[in-house]
Amino acid sequence: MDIDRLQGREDVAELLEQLSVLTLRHLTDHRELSFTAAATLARLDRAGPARLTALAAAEGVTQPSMTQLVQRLERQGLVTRVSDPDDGRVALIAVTDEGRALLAAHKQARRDRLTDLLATLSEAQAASLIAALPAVRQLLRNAARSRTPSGTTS
Amino acid sequence: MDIDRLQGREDVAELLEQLSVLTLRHLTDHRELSFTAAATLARLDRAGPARLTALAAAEGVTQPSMTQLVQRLERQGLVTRVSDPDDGRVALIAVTDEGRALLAAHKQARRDRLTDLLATLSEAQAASLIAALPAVRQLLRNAARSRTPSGTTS
DNA sequence: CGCGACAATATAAGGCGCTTATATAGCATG
DNA sequence: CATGCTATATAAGCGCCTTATATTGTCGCG
Repeated sequence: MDIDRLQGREDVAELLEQLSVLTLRHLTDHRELSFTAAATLARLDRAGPARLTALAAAEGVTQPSMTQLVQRLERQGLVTRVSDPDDGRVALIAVTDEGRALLAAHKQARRDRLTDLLATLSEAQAASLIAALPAVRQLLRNAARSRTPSGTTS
Repeated sequence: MDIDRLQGREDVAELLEQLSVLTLRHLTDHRELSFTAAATLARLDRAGPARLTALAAAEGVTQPSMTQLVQRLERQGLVTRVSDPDDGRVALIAVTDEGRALLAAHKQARRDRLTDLLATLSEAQAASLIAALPAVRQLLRNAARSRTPSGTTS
């Protein structure tokens, strides 16, 4: 324990990448939903409809990329575009029921595989992971805040 | 704290994906090195030269994908191909000094950004993250083992 | 020694996902 | 109502992945 704590901060970045690779490559199904597609749908699901440029900024891609992605998602029936009556330029994107269903299935599949993996850990190790979750949540909040100087409320 | 522990396992998968998105999208520079490229270089760096098909299997991509990737990496001078004198068919891939340097720079950049993020956490939260590292390490080992029924040692 | 079977890698064709640069359409203001 | 700003779309191009197929080297066998 002490050894790990001493060199801990040094290794966090390295482990974080390997963990990300594991999650995205081996824990997630990419045949139906790409990286950005899944993240975008998840965002629409938890934060509600958003305009295209806001989505692009939130996901860290350019506006043309998001335009293309939305076009593909629309073709698949996972999102719909709603014209804003107040402003004819904006395209409000909303997730459809079909999109929500696919997202849920996706999430469930990942959770299942992760459950199998977590079962290989000892009780103490699993507990240490769970104990770290609040810190991870805080980390994600801080990261999101540091990227949005001014709030982009819908 | 208790609330988080109670619903902990339910949220692990969700947090893991958001963490991956954060790491790969906002903590990592993709201009010089792609996802698979970075993972492949890192593997070559820590495990030594490997044959193309073994690399493809380890990174979870098809053999043609790895062929293309190696060709691009070779063009950039990051890896070299060594013909195996014993078996003329195999192409052994090795990371070059230039590749190692780029990998180190990459790792350092990610570590720097992560350090900034970790600084926003309280001591207790950071400690809980560091305390979870051994479990993460074990998780990665178990995941790797579960994907390789028979050891593919070089 | 030459011939088929197999193993390792390469090539071809196609689609997604990303980029920069540029075009279009609606809004707002003088 | 012309100008400029904002929101989105289009164009062109490359990286990265896929499946299907071709090439090349090795090996065993008669």
